[in-house]
Amino acid sequence: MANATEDPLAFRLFTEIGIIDQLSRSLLERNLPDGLKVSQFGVLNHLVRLGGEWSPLRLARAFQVTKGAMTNTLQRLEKRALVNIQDDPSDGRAKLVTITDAGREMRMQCMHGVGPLLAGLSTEVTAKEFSAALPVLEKIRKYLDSNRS
Amino acid sequence: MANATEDPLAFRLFTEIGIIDQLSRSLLERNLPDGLKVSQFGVLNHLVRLGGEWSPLRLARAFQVTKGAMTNTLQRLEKRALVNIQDDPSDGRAKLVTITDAGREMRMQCMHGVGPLLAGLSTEVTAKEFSAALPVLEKIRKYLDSNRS
DNA sequence: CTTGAATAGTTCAACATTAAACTTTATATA
DNA sequence: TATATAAAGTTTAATGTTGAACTATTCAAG
Repeated sequence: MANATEDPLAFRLFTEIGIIDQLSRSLLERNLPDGLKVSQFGVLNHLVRLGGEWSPLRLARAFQVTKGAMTNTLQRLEKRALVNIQDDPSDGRAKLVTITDAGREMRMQCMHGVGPLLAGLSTEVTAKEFSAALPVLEKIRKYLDSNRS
Repeated sequence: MANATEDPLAFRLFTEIGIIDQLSRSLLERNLPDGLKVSQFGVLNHLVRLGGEWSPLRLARAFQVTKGAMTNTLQRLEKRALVNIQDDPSDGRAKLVTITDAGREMRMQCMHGVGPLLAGLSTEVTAKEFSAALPVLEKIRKYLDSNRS
């Protein structure tokens, strides 16, 4: 939206968030290697950062996405051998997802592609400013998450 | 993502933004009357707030979506008689979009549906906090917008 | 045990968005 | 004026997401 100083603060904030999400996703995606999608990179990054075995459902919840969407993402990652999917030995309904060495390597390449973008941004927006915004966003996210009805 | 305090600030911020965008859109959409989509409500709200005649291209740019997406949204709004689309008399290539009385009425209903959500949020997050986050988000949005490459 | 409800995951149709090709009209340059 | 280039809008195919239906498995209550 253009100029909207007469809108409620919350409304303006959601508008900004919507635009930032759209711009950052498309910018990121264009700098990702080999046609990798943001959703796929997200999963790789998640598995590298937090490590261990994750069920598709846990991943879906972590990314606030439906089970079907996560099935799709994981199938594409598995086709590229970037993740490993096996049956959960302790629960016949569940599966366990782990990242492969190729997945780790791909995630590294992604980070290299993203680096310059973050660097450019950090010359414009200071760490102090990020720190001012983050707690508010976390609060909003938690409120929305608990009111998902 | 779950807990990621070891990530760069910018990264965490984009993660929060992505989740907030997803949660707020689906929450909003479920409280919109008659199956209206967020994109459609956005256009109605925009036309009410800023008034006047808008070309599809200007609207597309205001919402950071492609021309094709805006064509789709406007066609659906026009089918419901919520907007009026006419040829621009001063430019044979262009069109002019205005909101109808039915559109204004529909937007009012949307606002009534959204009101309780915003009210609930404002008991959790103060105006002061919103005001702390907004300028940072605007700065980030402007940076991304100017680096759309 | 047996049975009924809940859970994990997949599949499918509907839909919004994107990118690219295309049509039509403006505009600038020669 | 003629021609080439740019711009506004539409259309199309491809894609990712959702929500609902569905299968298979687990868990709990009797």
